Amino acid sequence: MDKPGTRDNGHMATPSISHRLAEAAVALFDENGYDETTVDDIAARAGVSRSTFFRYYRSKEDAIFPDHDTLLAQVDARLRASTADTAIVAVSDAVRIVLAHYVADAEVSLRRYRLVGRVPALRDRENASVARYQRLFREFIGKWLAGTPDADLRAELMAASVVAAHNQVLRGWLRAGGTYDPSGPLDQALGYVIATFRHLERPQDGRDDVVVATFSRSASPLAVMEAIQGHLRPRPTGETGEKP
Amino acid sequence: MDKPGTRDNGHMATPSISHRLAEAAVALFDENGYDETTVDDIAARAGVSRSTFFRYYRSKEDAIFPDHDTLLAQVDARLRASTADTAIVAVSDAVRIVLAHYVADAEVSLRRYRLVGRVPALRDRENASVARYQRLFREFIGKWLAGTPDADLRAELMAASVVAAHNQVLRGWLRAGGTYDPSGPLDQALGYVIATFRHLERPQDGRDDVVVATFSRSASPLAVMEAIQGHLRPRPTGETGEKP
DNA sequence: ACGCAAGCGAGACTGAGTATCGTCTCAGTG
DNA sequence: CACTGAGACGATACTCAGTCTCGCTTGCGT
Repeated sequence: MDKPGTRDNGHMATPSISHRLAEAAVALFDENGYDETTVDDIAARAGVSRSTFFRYYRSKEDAIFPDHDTLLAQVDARLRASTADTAIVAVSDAVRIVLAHYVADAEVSLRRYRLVGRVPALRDRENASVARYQRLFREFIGKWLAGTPDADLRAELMAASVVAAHNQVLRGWLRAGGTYDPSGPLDQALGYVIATFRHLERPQDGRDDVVVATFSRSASPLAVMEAIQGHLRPRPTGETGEKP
Repeated sequence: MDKPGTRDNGHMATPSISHRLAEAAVALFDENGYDETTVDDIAARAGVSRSTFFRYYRSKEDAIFPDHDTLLAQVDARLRASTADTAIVAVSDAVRIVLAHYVADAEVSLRRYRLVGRVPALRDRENASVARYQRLFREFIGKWLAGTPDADLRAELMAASVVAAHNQVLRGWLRAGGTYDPSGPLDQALGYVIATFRHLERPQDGRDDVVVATFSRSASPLAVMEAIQGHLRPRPTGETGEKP
């Protein structure tokens, strides 16, 4: 079931075959273009046979989107490992997992980004992946909201928004060449999404306000808490109007 | 540039070749499955040669998603034919155009829905189409919001939400066997979306302020959530109720 | 030393998609 | 009527992705 190359021995002196194949694929795609590169070419440059290529990757496109199933499984696991109380946290964490994965391999992510931008077939492939993530989120949120009014519609909207927020942050980061840490913007974007839907949750409650918080990673927890408390109105009378 | 079969002579006594091909394709897909049906089979049943099939459809999948480019062009046209004042109307109209197109051909839509549900390759294809619609909406909304704060992020979120709303309504209608008029539910769903984002449009006019904060990853999610919940409504009745 | 299983190469095969060429039909023209 | 040129179709060959089978080697345990 599991392809042998899925597990990577990145520390070996002799790079693993899957590594060599991926390297060869990306290099050839860069040099000659995607359509112009055949699987034979990739295998030849990696020094293996065509058969071996298909032992490690299900398809030619798979050579560019390896660890995708792994990532999807991680997201799924993170979502499952949560109760109703922590649903929002689970979703946020899951999204962070995905973004962190891109950031961890900025080099590869950037090359892939440029490549995907030029090849429609790969764009479609990526969209298909995004849809799978969205489906995961939709099902999770759907279960979470089960029983509430408009559960299906809201689950769909929230899932789409969460994924869209991630994509927006990711694209921005990629366009900038992966030169900064996108976790701040991601938290901000997720806060935006959460705030958006929280307005719908209790639209009539009136004056009870909502605090959605996002912190920079460098901030110490204590400073964070102080900041929050500073922005909260200790007296309902006082209009502190924050708007960070 | 334009494939001959794109324009349909649906009124002819002898059905057009593109019609015969599409009929043959769907019939064979239903009978023998998608992967098991070759283009030769389709062409043979339609009484034409394999060459002719590819003259009318770019690929095997195209035989199931014909008028897709047309629909995309209609959406694009509707969006372009609008000023900033009527942006919301334009978006709503564009979505309605898409849904109406499915409803107009309920028979075909239902068969395709069942087929797509069983064939992953077709699902991916459909997701790719959805992404193209979403891109259209995103670009339109992006221009519309240009200059406002967080324009890109909001455009992305709105586009995703609009498309998600459409898909949710469409899927519900398809699952029900296309037995009712979905324009009501669609309007409702779109209203939901519009209401959602309207809350964000003017965050400052109401006195209910929003504070966005970010958390360090090192902080345990549970602790963070508890902290936030502890800081929320220090005054009111108690009522911690999550689970909206 | 003897299996024995896993990893790999070789090669055949199916089928999608492309390109080229030949044929036929039909419209317009003299 | 004969000629001509364009468009639609069929036939064929070709490339390449993806699948499958078989046979070889290597290494590991007994």
